[in-house]
Amino acid sequence: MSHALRLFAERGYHHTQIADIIEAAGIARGTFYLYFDSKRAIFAELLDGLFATFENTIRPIDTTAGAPPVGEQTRANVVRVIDTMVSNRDLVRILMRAAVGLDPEFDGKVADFYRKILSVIRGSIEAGIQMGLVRPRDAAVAAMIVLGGLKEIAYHYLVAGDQPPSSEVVAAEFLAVVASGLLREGQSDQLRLLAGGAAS
Amino acid sequence: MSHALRLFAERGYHHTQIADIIEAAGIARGTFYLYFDSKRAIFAELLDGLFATFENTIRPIDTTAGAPPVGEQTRANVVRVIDTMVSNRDLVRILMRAAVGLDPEFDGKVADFYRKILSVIRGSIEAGIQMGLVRPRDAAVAAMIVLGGLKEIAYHYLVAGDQPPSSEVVAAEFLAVVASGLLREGQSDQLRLLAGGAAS
Amino acid sequence: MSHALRLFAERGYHHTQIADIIEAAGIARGTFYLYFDSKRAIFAELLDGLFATFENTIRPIDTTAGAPPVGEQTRANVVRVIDTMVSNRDLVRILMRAAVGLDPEFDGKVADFYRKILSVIRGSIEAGIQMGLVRPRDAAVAAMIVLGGLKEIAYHYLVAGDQPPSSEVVAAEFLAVVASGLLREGQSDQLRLLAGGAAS
Amino acid sequence: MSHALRLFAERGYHHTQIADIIEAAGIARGTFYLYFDSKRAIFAELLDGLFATFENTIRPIDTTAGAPPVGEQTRANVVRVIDTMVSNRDLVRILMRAAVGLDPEFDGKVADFYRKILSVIRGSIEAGIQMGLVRPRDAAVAAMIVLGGLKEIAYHYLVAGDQPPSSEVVAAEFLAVVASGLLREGQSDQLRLLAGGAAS
DNA sequence: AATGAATGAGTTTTCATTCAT
DNA sequence: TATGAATGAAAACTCATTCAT
Repeated sequence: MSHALRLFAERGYHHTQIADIIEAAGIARGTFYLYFDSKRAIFAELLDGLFATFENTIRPIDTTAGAPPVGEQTRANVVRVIDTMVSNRDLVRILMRAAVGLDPEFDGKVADFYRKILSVIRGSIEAGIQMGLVRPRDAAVAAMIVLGGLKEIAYHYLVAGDQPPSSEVVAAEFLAVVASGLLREGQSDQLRLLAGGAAS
Repeated sequence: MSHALRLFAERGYHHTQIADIIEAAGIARGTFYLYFDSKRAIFAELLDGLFATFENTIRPIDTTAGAPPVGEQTRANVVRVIDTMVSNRDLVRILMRAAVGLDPEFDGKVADFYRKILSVIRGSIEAGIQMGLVRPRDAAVAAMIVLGGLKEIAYHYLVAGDQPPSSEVVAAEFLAVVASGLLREGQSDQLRLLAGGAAS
Repeated sequence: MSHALRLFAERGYHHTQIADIIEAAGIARGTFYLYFDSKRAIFAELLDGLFATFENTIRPIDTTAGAPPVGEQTRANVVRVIDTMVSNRDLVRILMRAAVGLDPEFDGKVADFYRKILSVIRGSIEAGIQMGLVRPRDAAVAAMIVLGGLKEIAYHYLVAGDQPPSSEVVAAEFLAVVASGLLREGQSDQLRLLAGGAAS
Repeated sequence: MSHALRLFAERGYHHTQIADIIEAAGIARGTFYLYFDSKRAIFAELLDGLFATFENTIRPIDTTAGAPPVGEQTRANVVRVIDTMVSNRDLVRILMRAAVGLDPEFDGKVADFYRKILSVIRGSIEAGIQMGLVRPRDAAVAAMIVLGGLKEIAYHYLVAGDQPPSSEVVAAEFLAVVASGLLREGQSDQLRLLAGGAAS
């Protein structure tokens, strides 16, 4: 029910009442329970839909011969994800706000979802390492930075309501930072310090 | 009340009842309301404490002459933040789970907190750019990636319960990725593709 | 509807839902209401059927000349009643459990049914008294003991699920106790005490 | 709660709402749930009280030397039971109407209660048989007739609302029928027929 | 300062019944 | 004659908050 999606996104799980949903949908109480077992059930169903939407958006990097260049595929992924989020703000709001901290079951579902996405990103990074494109780093941590960076950007521009620059600019900046890092080339002194001055 | 902190962290806001808190604290209902106006109030108080703890942990990079090297300061910041989070899991859980999606007021408080932190990070990056240490990038987006990456790492290792490697390793990996990026040097072809194949 | 009978007997009135009945009968909701006005209505109809079944089972003692001996008629009545109950457990369960305590109207119907039966029994006893076969006792109370005894036996063996001896044994024991009482002959001392020690 | 007892007795379990109980008791909803877990719970508590009341009313026949005569003890039991019932009509109504056919758990509790009472009566009858006071009959069936007769009398005079004669008269009639039976002495022909004409 | 019994507004869920097709 | 999607009144239960002691 799209009305439920909108309401949950706007008000959160607990502040959305069945009464609100059925009023928005223009149906009767009984009708609601004809299609959904409970408030939890409709939210779970909604959530599963959102998970599926995102999982379809992210495609593992294809490294077989003849596939498009890896950089191209990566960029396409990022653009697709950002497009999906931009055109489905409610979806992002539910995933990042309404579905968080509800109870162990929902938290588990959300955690599983992020784990799945992380494993795709990690897989791509590991492939990149093997191909010699990516520096040999801990792929799990790197994947978390990629995912977390994207989530934080989405949160501020789509949920917290900060003024959003264009999607392309954001995507380009994001990729640039992730690809080349923040440090300017030739700053090996600072690098050493970052890596733990005492140790070196 | 430390009992409240623990309970909110364990069960979330809505699943923690006043009854649980007073039972854990061994006080009477009335006594609770003697010290706190409401459930919201104690949670807000708790939250403000958490914000303060973290804000003390992050120190703006000091660029005046005679200050420790910038890389050193940055590393110290990251290590301090990670240490604080590791030794206060409940605090992280509340911030990342219990305090999310409660209602506009709490969401606003949390958003303000992150904005504050973001502005510190952004300020440091901008300083780095001016000093010629950091590549000239959109500092706001870069700051989000830094913050988001850290949050995601905290979420998986401290909230979702994935098995955490040692803090030092995580800190080192985090800094390395953020500093130098993922892409190996000399991969300018891929870089161009990442920046938007069509455009080039 | 035989399915309704079974369900009401198994689960009671309130725990049997229209949904259960139509599912068991393999018909649609609307079809049910085509044949029965309401849940009450089908239950009332069922109940009337049960009353009729039992009323046909009990035949007033025929005292006209040429009729079978009174003892024979009485025994036949008891055997018929027990046989009917044994071969229609659902019917007994509804009468003794599902139809009890529903509301004033149903309670009234059930009470009327038992009053009718009582009046037949009482009539037989009064006839027996007039014929000199039966001791001159309060026929109303005596009839209640006969009916109540039979009901209690039915309750334990057919409703509560206690292990039942054979029908014949039960019938014989029942008739023996009702006919000759519990006290052995010649125990006039105890009889006097039973009748009220103070008075003698 | 005496108000609950009255209401359950008057209207039955399902027609008594929590709203009725709290209104009658002059308390708030929350107060009710402070003392009782649920509607079931208060009814179960009430029921257990009623069971205890009756169990205290019936005393097993004492057959040790020096005890009052058995007939006297029996009569005292019957009088006590009838007195209890007469002075607590609500109690009888709940036991015989409101608590019947609610669900398997309550039905089981009621059945257990009656089984307990039956076993006391059966024990007394068996003792009487051994002492030579009572005819050697199936004590279980005899006990059911005693209990059932009493229940039916109670039902008609206290629940169904038929005009009640005095307690003493009812008690005397009841004991007389149970003690000496209905058949007049010397009606051995009829007795034979009752026992099964075909067989003899 | 501390207590805890009492409160009642607020919400979910159930299920007999209807009626357009 | 049959269907089954839609209805909405009704009722149990929760829990943050109050206030007299």
